Amino acid sequence: MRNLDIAEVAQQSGVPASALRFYEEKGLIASIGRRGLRRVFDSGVLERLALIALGRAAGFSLDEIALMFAPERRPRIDRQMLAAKADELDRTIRKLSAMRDGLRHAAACSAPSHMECPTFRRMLRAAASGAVGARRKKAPSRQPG
Amino acid sequence: MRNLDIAEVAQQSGVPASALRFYEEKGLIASIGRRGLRRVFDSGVLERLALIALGRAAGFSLDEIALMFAPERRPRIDRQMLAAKADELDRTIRKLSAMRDGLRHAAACSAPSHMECPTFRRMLRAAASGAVGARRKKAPSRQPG
DNA sequence: GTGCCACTTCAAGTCGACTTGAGGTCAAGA
DNA sequence: TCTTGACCTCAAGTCGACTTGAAGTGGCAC
Repeated sequence: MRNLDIAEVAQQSGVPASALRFYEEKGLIASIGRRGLRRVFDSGVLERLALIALGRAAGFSLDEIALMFAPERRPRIDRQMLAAKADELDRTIRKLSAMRDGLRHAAACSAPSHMECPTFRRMLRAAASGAVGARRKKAPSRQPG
Repeated sequence: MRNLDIAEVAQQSGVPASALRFYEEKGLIASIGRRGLRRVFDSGVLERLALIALGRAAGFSLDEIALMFAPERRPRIDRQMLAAKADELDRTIRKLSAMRDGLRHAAACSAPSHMECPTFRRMLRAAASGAVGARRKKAPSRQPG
């Protein structure tokens, strides 16, 4: 494992230095020391950042991700939480699949407005059953680079 | 189609009146008039709200959803946009599926910390390939009701 | 030894999607 | 007629995840 300063981590991960500092403050990553003022990281931080990005893409908050990194406390609750999250993801995936199919159809069909296409609306209606009051978590919205 | 006042719409859709006003302001829904001060909606608004909720769950912003409701302008770009969105959803779905599988495994496996389970990490690594600098849109986070 | 400047800290700002609060209005019941 | 209270408007606040700006610091090239 090489040591990397914050600029190298930022460059190799695509995560801005400001975000790296923020993650450190939140306890999601840890620097292994300083070189003068500058944070120095173990290169293992890159994998951790990839995992964080993935978790965020899956809709977890930073606090939830921090919990997953935490070394085995609350054993039962933790596992239940994980299973519950998996179930939630399953429901999300089903909705997203329906939405994707609806979009594909809308892109190909010729109704004057997409919402006027009966096929599109039927698909959405199916997907939306019970979804009106739905709650979901956020995923990041960042430009690459 | 019955007419509903804002309180009835809120109650039947699960969307708070404040959010309904906000959506109207944004042009996502429209009231068909007033009864005194009170907004009156056509009951068709309920389907529209379901569609909006679904779009949000799929990661679209309110502005993007408004575009989808818009009556057929920019014909080609619009359809390209839809197809692009569908592709983006596909990528998202793949990531989410990997994440879900990873979580299911982690919930069942006995590594001291989930991030130390090799299976979990392999799954995540596969899913994360090229995902570090990824960008995604937000979905709502609301309690039902 | 002295400048440079990428880094540092800390506070404040931003963005989307709403919510909340203050102060106002009006249809309906007593 | 008067009161009630759910609705109204408009401005400001909230939340998560960062970003931005101002002011400071210190390793390294010269």
